[in-house]
Amino acid sequence: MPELPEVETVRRNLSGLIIGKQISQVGTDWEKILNGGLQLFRDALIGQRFIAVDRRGKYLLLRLSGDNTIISHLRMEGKYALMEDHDEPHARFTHVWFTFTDGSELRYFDSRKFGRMTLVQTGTEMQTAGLATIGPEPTAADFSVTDFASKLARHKKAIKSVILDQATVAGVGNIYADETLWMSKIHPERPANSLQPEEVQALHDNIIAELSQAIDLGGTTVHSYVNALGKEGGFQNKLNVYGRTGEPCLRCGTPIEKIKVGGRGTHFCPHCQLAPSEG
DNA sequence: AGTCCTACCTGCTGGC
DNA sequence: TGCCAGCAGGTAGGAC
Repeated sequence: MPELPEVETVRRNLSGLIIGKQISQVGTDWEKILNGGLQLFRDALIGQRFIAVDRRGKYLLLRLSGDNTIISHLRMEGKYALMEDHDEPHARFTHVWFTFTDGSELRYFDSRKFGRMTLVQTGTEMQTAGLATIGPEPTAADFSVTDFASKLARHKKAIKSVILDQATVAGVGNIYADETLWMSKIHPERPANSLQPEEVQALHDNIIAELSQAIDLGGTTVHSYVNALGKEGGFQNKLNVYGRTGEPCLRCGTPIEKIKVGGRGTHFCPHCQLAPSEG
Protein backbone atom coordinates (compact mmCIF):
# COMPACT_ATOMS: atom_id res chain seq x y z
CA MET A 1 0.00 0.00 0.00
CA PRO A 2 2.00 2.85 1.17
CA GLU A 3 4.92 4.97 0.20
CA LEU A 4 6.77 7.22 2.59
CA PRO A 5 4.06 9.89 3.06
CA GLU A 6 1.49 7.25 3.97
CA VAL A 7 3.84 5.50 6.40
CA GLU A 8 4.72 8.83 8.01
CA THR A 9 1.00 9.57 8.45
CA VAL A 10 0.50 6.17 10.09
CA ARG A 11 3.50 6.85 12.33
CA ARG A 12 1.99 10.09 13.56
CA ASN A 13 -1.39 8.47 14.23
CA LEU A 14 0.13 5.51 16.04
CA SER A 15 2.22 7.73 18.29
CA GLY A 16 -0.93 9.25 19.70
CA LEU A 17 -2.72 5.93 20.00
CA ILE A 18 -0.31 3.46 21.59
CA ILE A 19 2.47 5.25 23.46
CA GLY A 20 2.33 4.36 27.13
CA LYS A 21 0.19 1.25 26.63
CA GLN A 22 1.39 -2.00 28.21
CA ILE A 23 1.14 -5.27 26.29
CA SER A 24 -0.61 -8.17 27.99
CA GLN A 25 -0.84 -10.54 25.05
CA VAL A 26 0.19 -10.94 21.40
CA GLY A 27 -1.72 -13.04 18.86
CA THR A 28 -1.74 -13.92 15.18
CA ASP A 29 -3.57 -16.10 12.69
CA TRP A 30 -0.76 -15.90 10.09
CA GLU A 31 2.50 -16.44 11.91
CA LYS A 32 4.64 -15.82 8.85
CA ILE A 33 4.06 -12.08 9.33
CA LEU A 34 6.03 -12.29 12.60
CA ASN A 35 9.64 -12.99 11.67
CA GLY A 36 11.01 -15.50 14.16
CA GLY A 37 7.55 -16.64 15.18
CA LEU A 38 4.83 -15.71 17.67
CA GLN A 39 6.59 -17.13 20.74
CA LEU A 40 9.57 -14.84 20.21
CA PHE A 41 7.25 -11.83 20.21
CA ARG A 42 5.36 -13.05 23.29
CA ASP A 43 8.52 -13.74 25.26
CA ALA A 44 10.02 -10.34 24.53
CA LEU A 45 6.94 -8.10 24.53
CA ILE A 46 4.43 -9.21 27.17
CA GLY A 47 4.70 -6.76 30.05
CA GLN A 48 6.48 -4.12 27.96
CA ARG A 49 5.15 -0.71 26.92
CA PHE A 50 5.25 1.19 23.64
CA ILE A 51 7.41 4.26 24.22
CA ALA A 52 7.79 5.84 20.75
CA VAL A 53 7.04 5.33 17.07
CA ASP A 54 9.83 6.18 14.64
CA ARG A 55 10.21 5.70 10.89
CA ARG A 56 13.02 5.18 8.42
CA GLY A 57 11.99 5.17 4.78
CA LYS A 58 8.87 3.00 4.56
CA TYR A 59 9.76 1.08 7.73
CA LEU A 60 7.93 1.82 10.98
CA LEU A 61 10.04 1.40 14.11
CA LEU A 62 7.80 0.67 17.09
CA ARG A 63 9.88 1.34 20.19
CA LEU A 64 9.21 -0.55 23.40
CA SER A 65 10.56 -0.67 26.89
CA GLY A 66 13.06 -3.46 27.52
CA ASP A 67 15.21 -2.33 24.57
CA ASN A 68 12.83 -3.85 22.02
CA THR A 69 12.00 -2.49 18.57
CA ILE A 70 9.44 -3.93 16.18
CA ILE A 71 10.42 -3.13 12.60
CA SER A 72 7.08 -3.10 10.76
CA HIS A 73 6.79 -2.90 6.99
CA LEU A 74 3.26 -2.56 5.60
CA ARG A 75 4.25 -3.57 2.04
CA MET A 76 1.17 -3.23 -0.19
CA GLU A 77 -1.86 -3.50 2.09
CA GLY A 78 -0.84 -3.39 5.75
CA LYS A 79 -2.89 -1.20 8.12
CA TYR A 80 -3.14 -0.59 11.86
CA ALA A 81 -6.07 0.36 14.04
CA LEU A 82 -6.63 0.64 17.78
CA MET A 83 -9.76 -1.03 19.12
CA GLU A 84 -11.04 0.38 22.39
CA ASP A 85 -12.26 -3.06 23.44
CA HIS A 86 -10.27 -6.20 22.65
CA ASP A 87 -13.52 -8.19 22.68
CA GLU A 88 -14.71 -6.54 19.48
CA PRO A 89 -14.96 -9.16 16.73
CA HIS A 90 -12.05 -9.33 14.34
CA ALA A 91 -12.68 -7.52 11.08
CA ARG A 92 -11.77 -9.31 7.85
CA PHE A 93 -7.98 -9.50 7.25
CA THR A 94 -7.02 -9.09 10.92
CA HIS A 95 -3.76 -11.03 11.26
CA VAL A 96 -1.82 -9.71 14.27
CA TRP A 97 -3.04 -8.19 17.53
CA PHE A 98 -1.39 -6.67 20.59
CA THR A 99 -3.72 -6.67 23.60
CA PHE A 100 -3.12 -4.01 26.24
CA THR A 101 -3.57 -4.10 30.01
CA ASP A 102 -6.20 -1.34 29.74
CA GLY A 103 -8.44 -3.59 27.63
CA SER A 104 -7.75 -1.94 24.29
CA GLU A 105 -5.98 -3.68 21.41
CA LEU A 106 -3.73 -2.68 18.51
CA ARG A 107 -4.68 -4.68 15.41
CA TYR A 108 -2.79 -5.21 12.17
CA PHE A 109 -4.77 -5.89 8.97
CA ASP A 110 -3.29 -7.08 5.69
CA SER A 111 -5.43 -8.53 2.90
CA ARG A 112 -2.42 -9.83 0.98
CA LYS A 113 -0.33 -10.90 4.00
CA PHE A 114 2.75 -9.27 2.46
CA GLY A 115 3.64 -7.11 5.46
CA ARG A 116 6.30 -8.22 7.94
CA MET A 117 7.29 -7.47 11.54
CA THR A 118 10.80 -8.11 12.80
CA LEU A 119 11.74 -7.93 16.47
CA VAL A 120 15.22 -6.62 17.25
CA GLN A 121 17.16 -5.11 20.12
CA THR A 122 16.80 -1.34 19.90
CA GLY A 123 19.85 0.16 18.22
CA THR A 124 20.51 -2.85 15.98
CA GLU A 125 17.65 -2.18 13.54
CA MET A 126 19.91 -0.66 10.90
CA GLN A 127 21.72 -3.99 10.57
CA THR A 128 18.64 -5.80 9.29
CA ALA A 129 17.97 -6.51 5.61
CA GLY A 130 16.39 -3.57 3.87
CA LEU A 131 17.49 -1.01 6.46
CA ALA A 132 21.17 -1.96 6.09
CA THR A 133 21.23 -0.66 2.52
CA ILE A 134 18.60 2.09 2.69
CA GLY A 135 19.36 5.44 1.11
CA PRO A 136 18.91 8.94 2.53
CA GLU A 137 15.57 10.30 3.70
CA PRO A 138 14.05 12.49 0.95
CA THR A 139 14.73 15.74 2.78
CA ALA A 140 17.02 18.63 1.99
CA ALA A 141 19.00 17.81 5.14
CA ASP A 142 19.73 14.18 4.19
CA PHE A 143 19.42 13.87 0.43
CA SER A 144 22.30 15.50 -1.42
CA VAL A 145 22.16 16.09 -5.14
CA THR A 146 25.84 15.16 -5.45
CA ASP A 147 25.23 11.76 -3.91
CA PHE A 148 22.11 11.32 -6.07
CA ALA A 149 24.06 12.14 -9.24
CA SER A 150 26.79 9.64 -8.43
CA LYS A 151 24.22 6.92 -7.79
CA LEU A 152 22.44 7.59 -11.08
CA ALA A 153 25.76 7.49 -12.93
CA ARG A 154 26.26 3.88 -11.81
CA HIS A 155 23.11 2.65 -13.53
CA LYS A 156 22.12 2.37 -17.15
CA LYS A 157 18.73 0.86 -16.39
CA ALA A 158 15.53 2.93 -16.48
CA ILE A 159 15.56 6.01 -14.24
CA LYS A 160 12.20 4.98 -12.81
CA SER A 161 13.63 1.66 -11.58
CA VAL A 162 16.55 3.50 -9.99
CA ILE A 163 14.42 5.92 -7.98
CA LEU A 164 12.21 3.01 -6.88
CA ASP A 165 15.34 1.36 -5.47
CA GLN A 166 15.27 2.26 -1.76
CA ALA A 167 19.09 2.34 -1.72
CA THR A 168 19.00 5.40 -4.02
CA VAL A 169 16.63 7.42 -1.86
CA ALA A 170 14.25 6.15 0.79
CA GLY A 171 10.51 6.35 0.38
CA VAL A 172 9.70 6.72 -3.32
CA GLY A 173 7.15 4.18 -4.55
CA ASN A 174 5.22 3.66 -7.76
CA ILE A 175 2.92 6.67 -7.48
CA TYR A 176 5.51 9.27 -6.50
CA ALA A 177 8.02 7.88 -9.02
CA ASP A 178 5.58 8.60 -11.87
CA GLU A 179 4.63 11.97 -10.40
CA THR A 180 8.18 13.26 -9.85
CA LEU A 181 9.32 12.11 -13.31
CA TRP A 182 6.37 13.92 -14.90
CA MET A 183 7.13 17.06 -12.89
CA SER A 184 10.77 16.85 -14.01
CA LYS A 185 9.81 16.17 -17.67
CA ILE A 186 11.91 12.99 -17.71
CA HIS A 187 10.80 9.87 -19.57
CA PRO A 188 10.61 6.91 -17.14
CA GLU A 189 12.65 4.66 -19.47
CA ARG A 190 15.60 7.04 -19.85
CA PRO A 191 18.81 5.29 -18.77
CA ALA A 192 19.66 6.74 -15.35
CA ASN A 193 23.19 7.59 -16.45
CA SER A 194 21.89 9.61 -19.40
CA LEU A 195 20.30 12.37 -17.29
CA GLN A 196 21.80 15.82 -17.68
CA PRO A 197 22.91 17.65 -14.51
CA GLU A 198 19.93 20.00 -14.64
CA GLU A 199 17.59 17.01 -14.92
CA VAL A 200 19.22 15.33 -11.93
CA GLN A 201 18.80 18.56 -9.97
CA ALA A 202 15.15 18.92 -10.97
CA LEU A 203 14.31 15.33 -10.10
CA HIS A 204 16.10 15.60 -6.76
CA ASP A 205 14.24 18.81 -5.88
CA ASN A 206 10.88 17.42 -7.02
CA ILE A 207 11.28 14.25 -4.94
CA ILE A 208 11.88 16.34 -1.82
CA ALA A 209 9.01 18.74 -2.57
CA GLU A 210 6.49 16.11 -3.64
CA LEU A 211 6.93 13.79 -0.67
CA SER A 212 6.81 16.74 1.72
CA GLN A 213 3.55 18.01 0.25
CA ALA A 214 2.06 14.52 0.30
CA ILE A 215 2.89 14.19 4.00
CA ASP A 216 1.19 17.54 4.64
CA LEU A 217 -1.98 16.18 3.03
CA GLY A 218 -1.91 12.87 4.89
CA GLY A 219 -0.72 10.73 1.97
CA THR A 220 -2.42 9.39 -1.14
CA THR A 221 -5.38 7.00 -1.31
CA VAL A 222 -5.86 5.34 -4.69
CA HIS A 223 -6.83 1.78 -3.75
CA SER A 224 -7.46 1.07 -0.10
CA TYR A 225 -4.99 3.06 1.98
CA VAL A 226 -6.30 4.51 5.22
CA ASN A 227 -4.25 5.80 8.12
CA ALA A 228 -4.32 4.39 11.66
CA LEU A 229 -7.43 6.47 12.36
CA GLY A 230 -9.25 4.91 9.41
CA LYS A 231 -9.09 8.07 7.30
CA GLU A 232 -8.10 8.38 3.65
CA GLY A 233 -5.29 10.64 2.44
CA GLY A 234 -5.81 13.89 0.55
CA PHE A 235 -3.00 13.89 -1.96
CA GLN A 236 -4.83 11.80 -4.59
CA ASN A 237 -6.47 15.08 -5.65
CA LYS A 238 -3.02 16.46 -6.47
CA LEU A 239 -1.87 13.65 -8.77
CA ASN A 240 -0.84 14.78 -12.26
CA VAL A 241 -0.25 11.50 -14.11
CA TYR A 242 -0.70 8.46 -11.89
CA GLY A 243 -3.96 6.73 -12.78
CA ARG A 244 -4.77 9.24 -15.52
CA THR A 245 -4.27 6.93 -18.52
CA GLY A 246 -5.95 8.41 -21.63
CA GLU A 247 -6.71 11.71 -19.91
CA PRO A 248 -5.06 14.93 -21.16
CA CYS A 249 -1.67 15.89 -19.78
CA LEU A 250 -2.21 18.85 -17.46
CA ARG A 251 0.69 20.69 -19.16
CA CYS A 252 0.17 20.02 -22.86
CA GLY A 253 -3.09 18.14 -23.35
CA THR A 254 -1.52 15.03 -24.89
CA PRO A 255 -3.25 11.85 -23.65
CA ILE A 256 -1.34 10.19 -20.79
CA GLU A 257 0.01 6.75 -21.71
CA LYS A 258 0.56 3.69 -19.58
CA ILE A 259 3.45 1.26 -20.10
CA LYS A 260 5.41 -1.26 -18.03
CA VAL A 261 8.80 -0.28 -16.66
CA GLY A 262 10.67 -2.81 -14.55
CA GLY A 263 7.41 -4.73 -14.24
CA ARG A 264 5.53 -1.79 -12.73
CA GLY A 265 2.62 0.07 -14.30
CA THR A 266 3.96 3.45 -15.42
CA HIS A 267 2.09 6.61 -16.44
CA PHE A 268 3.72 9.39 -18.44
CA CYS A 269 3.13 12.08 -21.03
CA PRO A 270 4.66 11.06 -24.38
CA HIS A 271 4.99 14.72 -25.38
CA CYS A 272 6.42 16.41 -22.28
CA GLN A 273 8.54 13.42 -21.27
CA LEU A 274 10.53 12.67 -24.40
CA ALA A 275 11.42 9.03 -25.14
CA PRO A 276 15.05 7.93 -24.72
CA SER A 277 15.66 7.94 -28.48
CA GLU A 278 14.16 11.41 -28.84
CA GLY A 279 15.74 13.00 -25.81
C1' DA B 1 28.15 -4.98 -9.09
C1' DG B 2 24.24 -4.51 -11.66
C1' DT B 3 20.10 -6.28 -13.64
C1' DC B 4 16.25 -9.16 -14.16
C1' DC B 5 12.86 -12.51 -12.75
C1' DT B 6 9.98 -14.88 -9.48
C1' DA B 7 7.78 -15.45 -5.22
C1' DC B 8 4.90 -13.90 -1.66
C1' DC B 9 -0.99 -13.40 -1.26
C1' DT B 10 -5.70 -11.96 -2.17
C1' DG B 11 -9.22 -9.00 -4.11
C1' DC B 12 -10.99 -6.53 -7.82
C1' DT B 13 -11.89 -5.26 -12.62
C1' DG B 14 -12.56 -5.70 -17.35
C1' DG B 15 -13.07 -8.50 -21.37
C1' DC B 16 -15.21 -12.32 -23.49
C1' DT C 1 -24.24 -13.76 -15.23
C1' DG C 2 -19.85 -16.34 -14.95
C1' DC C 3 -15.09 -17.18 -15.62
C1' DC C 4 -10.46 -15.90 -16.02
C1' DA C 5 -6.46 -13.26 -17.00
C1' DG C 6 -4.18 -9.49 -15.41
C1' DC C 7 -3.38 -5.89 -12.25
C1' DA C 8 -2.45 -3.72 -7.52
C1' DG C 9 1.12 2.45 -2.77
C1' DG C 10 6.61 -3.51 -2.20
C1' DT C 11 10.53 -6.11 -1.18
C1' DA C 12 13.64 -10.27 -0.87
C1' DG C 13 16.25 -13.79 -2.88
C1' DG C 14 18.45 -16.08 -6.45
C1' DA C 15 20.32 -16.50 -11.23
C1' DC C 16 22.90 -14.68 -14.74
